[in-house]
Amino acid sequence: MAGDMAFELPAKCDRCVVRHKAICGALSENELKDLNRIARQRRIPTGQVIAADSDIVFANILDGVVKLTKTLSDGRQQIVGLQFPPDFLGRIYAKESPYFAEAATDVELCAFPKDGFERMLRQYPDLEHRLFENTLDELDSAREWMLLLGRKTARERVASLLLMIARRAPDVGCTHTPEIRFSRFSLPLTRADLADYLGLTLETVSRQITNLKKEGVIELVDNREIIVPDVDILEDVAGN
Amino acid sequence: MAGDMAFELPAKCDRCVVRHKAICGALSENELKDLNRIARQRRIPTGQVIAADSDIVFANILDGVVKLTKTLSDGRQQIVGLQFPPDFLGRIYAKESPYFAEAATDVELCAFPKDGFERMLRQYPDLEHRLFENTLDELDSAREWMLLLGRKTARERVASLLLMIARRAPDVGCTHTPEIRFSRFSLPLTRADLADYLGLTLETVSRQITNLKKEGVIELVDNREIIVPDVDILEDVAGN
DNA sequence: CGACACTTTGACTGTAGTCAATGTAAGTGG
DNA sequence: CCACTTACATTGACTACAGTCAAAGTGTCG
Repeated sequence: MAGDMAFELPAKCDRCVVRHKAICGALSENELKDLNRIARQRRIPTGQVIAADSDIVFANILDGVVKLTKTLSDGRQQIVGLQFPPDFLGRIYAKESPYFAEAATDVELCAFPKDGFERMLRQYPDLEHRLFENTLDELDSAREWMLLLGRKTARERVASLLLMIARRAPDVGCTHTPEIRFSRFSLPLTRADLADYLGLTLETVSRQITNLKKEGVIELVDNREIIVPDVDILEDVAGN
Repeated sequence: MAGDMAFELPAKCDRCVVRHKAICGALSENELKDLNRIARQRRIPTGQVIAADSDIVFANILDGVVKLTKTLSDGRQQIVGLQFPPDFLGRIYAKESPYFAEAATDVELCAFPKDGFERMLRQYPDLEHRLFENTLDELDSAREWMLLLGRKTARERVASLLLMIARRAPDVGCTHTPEIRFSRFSLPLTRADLADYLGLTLETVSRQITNLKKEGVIELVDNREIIVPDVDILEDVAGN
């Protein structure tokens, strides 16, 4: 369904930007060659659905941001995961994905067919182990977010999200030196997406961003580009 | 720290109630004997902390319910996971647990020391694989709960939780035949715990339970014992 | 320029939170 | 046996935070 709009190219591991950080890092030269044989590079434009319930896609994210969403029957939506390079995308060992994956920005993937990939998983225990560790980290993040959704105020939520993106998004265009407590980055999400991730409405998100700006906690270059003069202060606002 | 208050007995796999459903089901006779050598049965009374940040505990839950909680510095608390038999407890491959595990009821565990257990994981890939599948399911549940915390009303949250317990708690004293749409079970949680799991206050939980009772969606035998005359109706109320 | 997508701002509303009192049941000790 | 305590739950009155509905603002693209 998504195939006709997406470019497909054979994967080139030797030039891959996430070669050592992605799950591929668990493989030897020969094993990698094996994986490479079934890999295809794909470009997905902003807003396009990557994995509907029917066709599961497994892929490394090379560039861009992917949102995982769940929706109630009346349309209320919640983003349940945000994925950045070099994250692995896809619900393995399941008949159908329990959520939608959608490109939040233009996305570049290194995609694998379901069958071939799951076969390789059983063949190379190190690969499965790496993916297991990934999954454990994702579970920790999800539970961290449950605390935010269940207990934090709108103000704290917005601050927490900005902080999270400042930390995770360096690979998608963020400047952040851990010593100097300053950060500048570009939000990969619209206000509506921020709201869907934070369990708020877009109006509330907008108001909170305006407040943080007025107080000098953040500066806005434009709607997407954000400067955090002092990350410590943002951390205070975020709660924890 | 918890040791002095908890009974410890050698594990008896042949009499184990969760022998085939727990992760042990992935092991052969001989492998199981290996695991058995390092296993100790432990009883934990209601309210006692099982794993603080320092001492990680790995265990199968044999009986009772364990809650995983996260807390903000000012005391706001969120339950980020509820575990029933035969769930596996513990954050493997981590220096310290990112959350507290606490006995929501009296709990019986089959516990393993960290080092010995992680060694066995590397030795028996099937064991790790089983645990991996567990973790994937937990991640799905966590994300399901994110949708609840971010988007559902108080009424829908309470209904969803009752439904979840009706489904998951058969091993801790629930009667539920899938054909007949009737269910009776005992809540393993206080109102305060329900609130901490649902991201609400205990007053709001109490009011919603009262409303559901008044409408005949549920009946209360006592504060803990609940009858659902028609699970379909409860499902409607839960949203989705 | 006008159209469109996204964002901000304003006025008002409503759901769930807060604070406080009351209710209920089990357990203790005189 | 009954007062008393303790823990947990319910109910009520009031409040506040975020949601809703509506309008106006901003920037980009054709």
